[in-house]
Amino acid sequence: METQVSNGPSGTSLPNGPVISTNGSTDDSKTNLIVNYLPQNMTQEEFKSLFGSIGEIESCKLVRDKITGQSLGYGFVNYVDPNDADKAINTLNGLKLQTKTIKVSYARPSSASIRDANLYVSGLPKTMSQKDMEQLFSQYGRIITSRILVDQVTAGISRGVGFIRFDKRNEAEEAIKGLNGQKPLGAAEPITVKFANNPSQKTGQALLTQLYQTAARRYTGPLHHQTQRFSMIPSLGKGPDPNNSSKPILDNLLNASYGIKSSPTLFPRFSPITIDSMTSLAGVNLTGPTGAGWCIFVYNLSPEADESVLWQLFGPFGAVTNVKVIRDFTTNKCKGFGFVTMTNYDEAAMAIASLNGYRLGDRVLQVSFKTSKQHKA
DNA sequence: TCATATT
Repeated sequence: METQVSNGPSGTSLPNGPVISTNGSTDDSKTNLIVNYLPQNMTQEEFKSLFGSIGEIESCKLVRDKITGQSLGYGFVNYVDPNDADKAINTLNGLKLQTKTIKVSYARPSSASIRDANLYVSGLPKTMSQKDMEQLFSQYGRIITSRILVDQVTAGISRGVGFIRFDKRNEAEEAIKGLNGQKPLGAAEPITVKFANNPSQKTGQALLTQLYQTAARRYTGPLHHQTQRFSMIPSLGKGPDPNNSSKPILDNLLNASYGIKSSPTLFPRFSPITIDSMTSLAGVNLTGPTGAGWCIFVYNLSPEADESVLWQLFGPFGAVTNVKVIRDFTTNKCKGFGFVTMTNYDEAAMAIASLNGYRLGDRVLQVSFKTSKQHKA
């Protein structure tokens, strides 16, 4: 990272404290993370809960549109300890939350020169891959991220348009000068390269559409998402990543934590009967939504289990507001169970139906709504 | 003619 440069060569490291540079600014290059591709409906509290499960947070912020208040889908987390920042990248990068796969990486030092460095490219040959496009643009500077949009129905055919984000705005400017109107070698048509629209300057129509979709998700539940949601399950930890970059999730975690690979074949298949029986069963002694949501009891976790495991397991099913692993006070090992709070009933029911009986490492999980112990007279 | 990456 070039972060040392901006803070000068003579930063001073204080014992157990932040690195203070000679100009008085703190060097947070080892503690400050940027988190991208967050679900639209994730709140600041959920964001903090997720990243707070790793270690003590100095500060964190979910970035929202100044006008509409809508989440812009990214945020920042600054840890107290650089080791926790590293741990957050290793355990949470690539985490699947609802339809997204989040990305966790070190934040570059904030500066005007890295803003508005995002390009929109159209007229690309349909055969051009993301790698091809990066190769074409990389001569103009360091590429932070790139994407080629693909057709939804024909699953994966390039639409011939994409995005390239450079590290610096001037690099993007040079790329426009050098590539706009040019034919990539062998291409029949020239490409168009221009600055991409800013997320804030969305049309009123697009905003309304987005608001409607958000509301529809919240109130009608995930019924028409079932296929999509369930198709994710066997791919927990593998399968193509719709968002880019990131690596396998659950299998990675399992390999790292337990040295065991989960068996997708043991995963219970979707069955309306399972859902119905589970739901009616749950209805008998259900406590109902306690406070912020529906509390789920997860049993047969390993002694090594931590909060990130619960995020991994439940995140893909919907809005998770909180997770907790119950530990022995003296050994700090998991006592074999934990709790997950989910906002929406049907998403919680879906998670339970799917994860009850799921083999995590060498254990079979028992997952259910938390029952009331008080009224068992 | 566009998914979201700099507080």
